[in-house]
Amino acid sequence: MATKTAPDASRRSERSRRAIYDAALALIGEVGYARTTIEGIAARAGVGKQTIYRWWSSKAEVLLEAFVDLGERNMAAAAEASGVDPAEARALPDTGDLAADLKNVLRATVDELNDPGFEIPYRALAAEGIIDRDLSARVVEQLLEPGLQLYVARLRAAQETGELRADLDPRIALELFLSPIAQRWLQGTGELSHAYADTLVEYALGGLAPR
Amino acid sequence: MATKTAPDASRRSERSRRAIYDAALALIGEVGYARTTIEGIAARAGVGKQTIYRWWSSKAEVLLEAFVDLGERNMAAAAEASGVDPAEARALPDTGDLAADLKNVLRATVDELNDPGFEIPYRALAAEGIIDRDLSARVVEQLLEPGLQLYVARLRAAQETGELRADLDPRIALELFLSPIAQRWLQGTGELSHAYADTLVEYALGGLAPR
Amino acid sequence: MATKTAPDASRRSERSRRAIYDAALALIGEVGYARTTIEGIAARAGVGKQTIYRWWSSKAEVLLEAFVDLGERNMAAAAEASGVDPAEARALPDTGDLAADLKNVLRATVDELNDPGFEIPYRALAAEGIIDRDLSARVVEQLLEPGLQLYVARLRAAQETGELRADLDPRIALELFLSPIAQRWLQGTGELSHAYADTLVEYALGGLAPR
Amino acid sequence: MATKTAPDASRRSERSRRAIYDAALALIGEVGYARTTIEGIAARAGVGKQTIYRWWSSKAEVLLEAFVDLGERNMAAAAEASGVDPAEARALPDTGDLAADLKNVLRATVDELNDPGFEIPYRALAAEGIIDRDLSARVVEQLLEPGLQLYVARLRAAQETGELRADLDPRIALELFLSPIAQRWLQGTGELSHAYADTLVEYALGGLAPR
DNA sequence: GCTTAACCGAGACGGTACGTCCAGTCTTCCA
DNA sequence: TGGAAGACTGGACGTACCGTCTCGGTTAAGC
Repeated sequence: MATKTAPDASRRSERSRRAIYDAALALIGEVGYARTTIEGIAARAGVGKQTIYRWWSSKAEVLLEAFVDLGERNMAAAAEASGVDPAEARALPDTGDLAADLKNVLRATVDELNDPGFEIPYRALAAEGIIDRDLSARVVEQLLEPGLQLYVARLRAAQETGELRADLDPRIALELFLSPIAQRWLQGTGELSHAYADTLVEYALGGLAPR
Repeated sequence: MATKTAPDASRRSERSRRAIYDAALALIGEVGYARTTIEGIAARAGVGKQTIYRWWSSKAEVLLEAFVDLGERNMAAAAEASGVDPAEARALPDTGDLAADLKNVLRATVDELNDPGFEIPYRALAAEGIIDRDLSARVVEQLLEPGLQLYVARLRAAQETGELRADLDPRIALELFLSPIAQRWLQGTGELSHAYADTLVEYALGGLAPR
Repeated sequence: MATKTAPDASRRSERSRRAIYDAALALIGEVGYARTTIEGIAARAGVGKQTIYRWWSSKAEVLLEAFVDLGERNMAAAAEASGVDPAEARALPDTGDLAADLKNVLRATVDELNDPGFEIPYRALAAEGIIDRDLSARVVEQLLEPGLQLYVARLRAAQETGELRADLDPRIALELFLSPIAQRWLQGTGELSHAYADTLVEYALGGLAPR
Repeated sequence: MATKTAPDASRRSERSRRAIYDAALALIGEVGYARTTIEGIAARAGVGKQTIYRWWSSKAEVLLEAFVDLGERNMAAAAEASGVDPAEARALPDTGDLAADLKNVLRATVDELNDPGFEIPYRALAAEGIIDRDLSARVVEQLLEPGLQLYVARLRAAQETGELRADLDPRIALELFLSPIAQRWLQGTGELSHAYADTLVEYALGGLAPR
């Protein structure tokens, strides 16, 4: 039962990998995901098509890895610039005022989602993930989950200080203000503004029923 | 300088339209959206390719219309069976207990989303809509908006009875419990159960902060 | 047992066929048979690859047909120019002197075989035919056989006038002087000159044994 | 400015060479020449591709050498078995009856050409040789010429005994009966039987013209 | 009632990209 | 340093669809 003999990763060309990531992101930005082709990426990267097929199984996988790689490089660069420990740098602020902290972070998220450079590849990934469950799982795990964990940590801290009901499931709680933003961004069902983010935090923390 | 002389809709073949809808939905169910082709739909429907290109501009448009058509027929059938006025049949229940009513409807929504027959084409449409803003707008308008209006109406009623804070924007308020469900379904970030729906209603109505 | 539904020859594009023949012959002349590709022919002819695959099953088939077509056009042109009935124009001369007539024709054959324009595609066809028996049969039938029949006719006439032994099988007899020429041309085992052609005729007619 | 530094033949691996010959002949027999690849030969021989490229410049060269090697081994084995001096063992029989001797040898040749094991690689070589003049020269020189010399010798002997016209060029004379056989085999223009061989000898020796 | 314009099924066409296969080169590690 | 292994660039393969374009045939309006 020979499984096509997997390639030897230790001999992989780093130079080609980089070139493929760069070409993929560039092309997606220029012509969009649907019109970006494996052939085009290979040509732009100065690489044989087989080199792509050898290491990735689909266009979406290339994009995912390129995206993860980009994130890692950005993060490393940011950490270097600020001189702060990367792990800590990512943590959500904790000023003791949960509402203010959440609004701050959500406003930044909204800004990021509205950034065109970020938008095209991320949308493509999201679209592909909706149909390809495997890919979706990897996107969630590698791109989303780390961010969600930061929210969970902040919410738990708030539960300990009594700012938040102690019996809440933080995973579900954070969906009240995060999912609406994701939804609007994905489906374009409404504008994404700072005011909207603020409103969500208020509605979610205060509840919809009168007190 | 004639603009391509639009086809004469009055002479359109109803039989072909039906066959194309049926073929499209069947193929998408059988092989998935990506592997469904215009050519395949035409062959399956016993129709010339040009007949599709004449009336629709993309695969996604065909699917959208097929889907809308399917919904209309289902609804008509349901109305016929129940003997109730269709307009009224769709309205959300109003027992005076908002929480209970919302839970009821959300549970039904969760069940529908978990129905495999519904899932594949709807996912395809959602995925395509993420990239194609025009399509997305039509999906929202034709498939989603009518449902959302029912929620808005119910929430407004609750504001009048004092069950809900009067200063709320109902469009945003309903996102607190609807978006998390949409999100989980689209991205597979968590299970979709009745219990989850109930929890969302409780968190949203009661708020996350302690009273 | 549906056999892929053969294409409808009546709707075939004459313009494409011509362009493909021309491109094929041009490319083979320019870069040789081995480096001529279907893709290259299609590009040069301004034709989709599928149009080639639809009507021919291999590069060799294209070449064969292009070659036959070329022959037919040449012949038609020659007939037109000379104003003679084409059927007659091709017949071998019959001056009553068999040896002289054969030498004349063989010398012309030798000249033709030494013509570079003719050589490359014909060699390619011969080479392919050696391995592909089907192709070989078609080459023999469409390109060689008509010519051989002319020899057979001339030899039969000679048998009737007593210039040739009456008990000979003309098909075998003509091989004595034609095959050596073919052989030398194919395998390059010796020069192809008028003198050589003359010698063959003399040896074959007179026999190798002393009288 | 070193010219690519030719490999040091003295350090060449005999084991690899053998394995490559065996693999090449086996593959050509199994899948035919066109579908035999350098990569396939290397894999089958358990050899690196570079080892083939180092010592041969083309697939045809490998086959030619493998074929020559096979012939040499067969001949050595035959000589060993018969216990006769190899040089003599190959000479054409000379019973004093030229026609009978030639018929004998040609019949054996016909049988050999009809042997399927011999046919496939030899045909491949012939086909390649038609296009590749260099290869053709080597095939003629290494595989054909030795055999032809034996005929030349026999014909010269016949000239001395008066069985053959003294003024003949034996190289051309032998083509009268050998080329038709080669031709029929290569192009499949007719059957290759003992009777055909006999007829050729008779026609060639007696001549086509009546006495 | 007879033309005539349009839709229709069918499918050939010029193209683009697919995913695979090999050529021939280059690099690494082993004996 | 020859050889086994195999990753690399490059390019052709044969296939699948794209969206456009004829080609008869059928069908419904308008004369």
